Amino acid sequence: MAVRLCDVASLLRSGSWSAEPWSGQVIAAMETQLSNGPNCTSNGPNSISNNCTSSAEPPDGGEDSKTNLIVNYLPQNMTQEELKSLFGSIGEIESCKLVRDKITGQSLGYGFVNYVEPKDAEKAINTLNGLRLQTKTIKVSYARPSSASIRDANLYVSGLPKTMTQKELEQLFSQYGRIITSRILLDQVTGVSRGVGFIRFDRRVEAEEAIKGQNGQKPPGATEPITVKFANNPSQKSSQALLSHLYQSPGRRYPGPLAQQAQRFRLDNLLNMAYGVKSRFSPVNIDGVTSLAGMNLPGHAGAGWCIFVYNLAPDADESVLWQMFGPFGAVTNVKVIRDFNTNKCKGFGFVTMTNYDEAAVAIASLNGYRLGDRVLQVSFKTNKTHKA
DNA sequence: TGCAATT
Repeated sequence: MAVRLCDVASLLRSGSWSAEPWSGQVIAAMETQLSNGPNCTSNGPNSISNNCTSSAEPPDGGEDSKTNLIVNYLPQNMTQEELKSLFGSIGEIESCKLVRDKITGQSLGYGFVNYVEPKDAEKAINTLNGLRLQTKTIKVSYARPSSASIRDANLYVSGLPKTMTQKELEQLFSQYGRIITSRILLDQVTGVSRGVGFIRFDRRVEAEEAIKGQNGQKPPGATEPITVKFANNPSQKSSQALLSHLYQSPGRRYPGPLAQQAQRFRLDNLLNMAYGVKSRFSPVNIDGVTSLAGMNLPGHAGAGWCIFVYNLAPDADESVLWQMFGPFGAVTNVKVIRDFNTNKCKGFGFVTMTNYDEAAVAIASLNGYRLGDRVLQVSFKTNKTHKA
């Protein structure tokens, strides 16, 4: 067995293999995030202009108002446990809820995290807003107190001038009330506005006034009138979308799925040479049962693949691990190992990822990565319990 | 050169 994973890594790095541009993009995105902190840049597949509208400050009133957060744009496959694990890395959580479709049980891509301490809620916004997870960039903001008056306050706006920016859209609608979020949908290929957007107001009555005031009107300088109406309820849509999805070809959901899948297959071949493993994209497992040969491989830990991360700084925390590994795929858990007395990181940590191929790309890409003034060493976890 | 577990 001559081929090892580090050879895959060197292939990735050397550019002699075609996945280089992809992993390079992931690293570039990650570096932006690690060096610049949270941001509000665009959000994956569905494409969307920036959305930094709401909630730098907690809403008034209620006991929960300074501790309760809403988290938007979560990856579809993220579970409530993973949400809790991610936000639990900041501070003690009082409660945590991932919102699911009532019928299908599918995640609606958002949830709530209520901390015990207001300062942890603030810290979570500062450190986790803008975190990239898979193809998403999550948004973390204070939740507004739940009430009937804030429901159904989302508007769908079409016929917008292609030149209109999100800021201009907000300016047009801000006269009717407090805007919670806004967005303009962009063409996935050209990045140009599709002339369609959404405005969510704080209260339904504000949205109603905006319809009365703007539906059928021409924005300043525009030649055509715009249409303003209540947006479809997304929870109805998602179960429909899910059903139709089953009967349709995958379509173009985000940039380059075919290319990525092709890359995965090529990666598969390399990994197969290295470890004799086939990933979930491989056609090999005819009976759908994972080969027992995989059971003794490094890192394989029941559910998912455990990754050892060495040379973390004493002040490293879980959020840095989420930031580094999240973009590569499904991460179920991260852990920084600390000294019991000093509570400082002992220099290493662990990350559990669901899929072998994503874990392998993360390792190949992050091993040797410079974090601050340290060079990380990243590999599958081994069993060093009874050292010889 | 280091692979946890006060859940």
